[in-house]
Amino acid sequence: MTHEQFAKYSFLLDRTARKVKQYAQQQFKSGEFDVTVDQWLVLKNLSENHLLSQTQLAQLVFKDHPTLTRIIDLLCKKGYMERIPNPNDRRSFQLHLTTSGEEKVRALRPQILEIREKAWENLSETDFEEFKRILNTIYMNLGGQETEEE
Amino acid sequence: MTHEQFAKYSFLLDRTARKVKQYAQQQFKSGEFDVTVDQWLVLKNLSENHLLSQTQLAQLVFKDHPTLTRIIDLLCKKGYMERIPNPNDRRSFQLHLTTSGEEKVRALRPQILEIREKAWENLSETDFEEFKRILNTIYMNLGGQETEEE
DNA sequence: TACAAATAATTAGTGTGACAAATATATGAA
DNA sequence: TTCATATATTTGTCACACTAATTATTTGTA
Repeated sequence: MTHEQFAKYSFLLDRTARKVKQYAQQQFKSGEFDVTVDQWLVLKNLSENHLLSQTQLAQLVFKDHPTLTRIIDLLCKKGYMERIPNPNDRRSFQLHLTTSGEEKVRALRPQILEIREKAWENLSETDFEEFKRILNTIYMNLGGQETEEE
Repeated sequence: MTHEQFAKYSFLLDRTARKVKQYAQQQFKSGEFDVTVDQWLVLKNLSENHLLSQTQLAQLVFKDHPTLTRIIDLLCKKGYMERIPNPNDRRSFQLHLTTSGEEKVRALRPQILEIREKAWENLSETDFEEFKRILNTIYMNLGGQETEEE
């Protein structure tokens, strides 16, 4: 195999990642979910982990701080979450979902799982494991931090 | 496997695609390549296909028209390419590299191939084929168009 | 020929991603 | 205690992605 062909992984990876996001976002829109794909990722993680700081949340969702600050701004504006001052550290906040945010997560979770499955038609569970292994290897080759399996 | 775990492919895919782009961009920057990763993709495709219209180029690189318009604006400003009016259709342009653009492609190509290889450490050629197959299957499951193999 | 529909490219608006710098607060060592 | 250093978050800037709307031109058809 030539190096030229080999280097195409980056193109295919980028193209597929964009397609996955684009497909999900279109479904989110036609379903009037009122959140973007990235906003959903934040809501979902908040529903599973309470009173996180922004730094902790940033590590969970692998977004940098400025990006997360802006996503949180939007979610607060929509009323799905709040920043509560941390009584032990005045630099930081404790993040939590509002009732409206909890309801949103409950309502969307099953619909989003269904949207996500579409990508996996014609692929097996073995493919899934292989895919995860390769993605994680690439991620770590480029300096990513190991993440524990669940 | 639960659906929950299953749906994580979208997260891993997005995370890895971003890491790959970020790693490359950092190398581009420290090497003073004077182009972004996406600008390189456009230059590279132009060097391999002459006198494309923007619509044709957009299909090749899988970018939408507004994004491509702006990337081309930047590359023209840098003097690497030009828009030539199409004599047969006054709506469109024929895109081509300048001499400076041709030189840029020649100079960067080998360096970029080297950067791209870093991601593939600890992975085999079989892994590469599997990876390509899975990415393309996902891409097509979500409505992507078949692309011919080279 | 005339005109509706299609096409090529651009513009505008919003969201996200990366990086650098700024602000505010906390911590640790002299 | 004090001051340098570290940490949490925000702000600013540029680039890219997606949608919708706009402009200019071409094409198909009556």
